[in-house]
Amino acid sequence: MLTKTENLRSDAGLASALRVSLARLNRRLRKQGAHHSLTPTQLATLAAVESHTEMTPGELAEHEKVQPPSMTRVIAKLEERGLLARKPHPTDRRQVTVRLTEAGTALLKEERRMKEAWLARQLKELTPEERAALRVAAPILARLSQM
Amino acid sequence: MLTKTENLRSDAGLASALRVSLARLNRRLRKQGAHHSLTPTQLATLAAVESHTEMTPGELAEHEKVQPPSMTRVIAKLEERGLLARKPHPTDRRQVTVRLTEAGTALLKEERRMKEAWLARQLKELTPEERAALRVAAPILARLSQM
DNA sequence: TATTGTTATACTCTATAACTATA
DNA sequence: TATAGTTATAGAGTATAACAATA
Repeated sequence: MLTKTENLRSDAGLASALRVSLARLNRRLRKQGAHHSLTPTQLATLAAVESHTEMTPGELAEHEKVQPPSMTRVIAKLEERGLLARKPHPTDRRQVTVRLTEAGTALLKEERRMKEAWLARQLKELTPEERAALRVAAPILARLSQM
Repeated sequence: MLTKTENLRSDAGLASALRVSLARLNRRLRKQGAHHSLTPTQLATLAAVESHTEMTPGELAEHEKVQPPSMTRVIAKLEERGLLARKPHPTDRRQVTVRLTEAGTALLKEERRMKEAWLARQLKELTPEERAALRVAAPILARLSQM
């Protein structure tokens, strides 16, 4: 590694160093997912439905920053593959609600398992001191990601 | 943050915590770029040309994991926007070389500036101790991203 | 009349196959 | 004959506009 360590003293330098590493790590993590041939939007949609338990197509379009017609097609594809199911809305017959199927839940679980297994393998290559430093940093990165 | 801190003791727990934060941070960072309306491939292509100074379309296609015809179109688009320039290869007249223009260099610089400025603003919200922990972690994340 | 979701249609991005120029 | 790049064409994904059903 030839990063300019002295720059880390400034916030700008720290931001710069973090940005590069975050981008690179993420690029590599994204390649470690299971080979289910889902697009990023499809995967993100499944994850959104999972975390909200039940959502309408309109809510999903808003959440994923796509237009409603696009979400209609994403949902159709995911339903076709048995990863989520549509049900009539309990009170408003114009609306529809969407939930994960067991297969959808399992796919998300497997996706995460693969990525975390890869990352855990990489962590094994570090020294115990380095891992300790990351254990300290992890909750801070978590906070940073939610600000 | 309600992450299960106790799990951080295991490598799997650390991997899990890092994966979530990395994905979230990256998603937010990607939105902070300049509004130049370039696709991810176009942006990555510019960055690749920058870091190699000069590349052929074939090398770029290989590097960005796209097929040569796709790279032809990416290059055409970028050239049309004045971000890179094609020149005949010095020895092999079948080949072409591609270099960044000043506008291309400037665009990449601005793109990074925006993202790093956003990240630096977030870092300012942390305590000095938290920033210190990230300064320790940054070179380790850099190493991790390159393994 | 307003809102939710869908269908119809067009545009962008990338792929495969076929073609041109050069080695 | 092989290779680098391009052009022709098709497939996937998302957008806007128009439409149907319900509130």
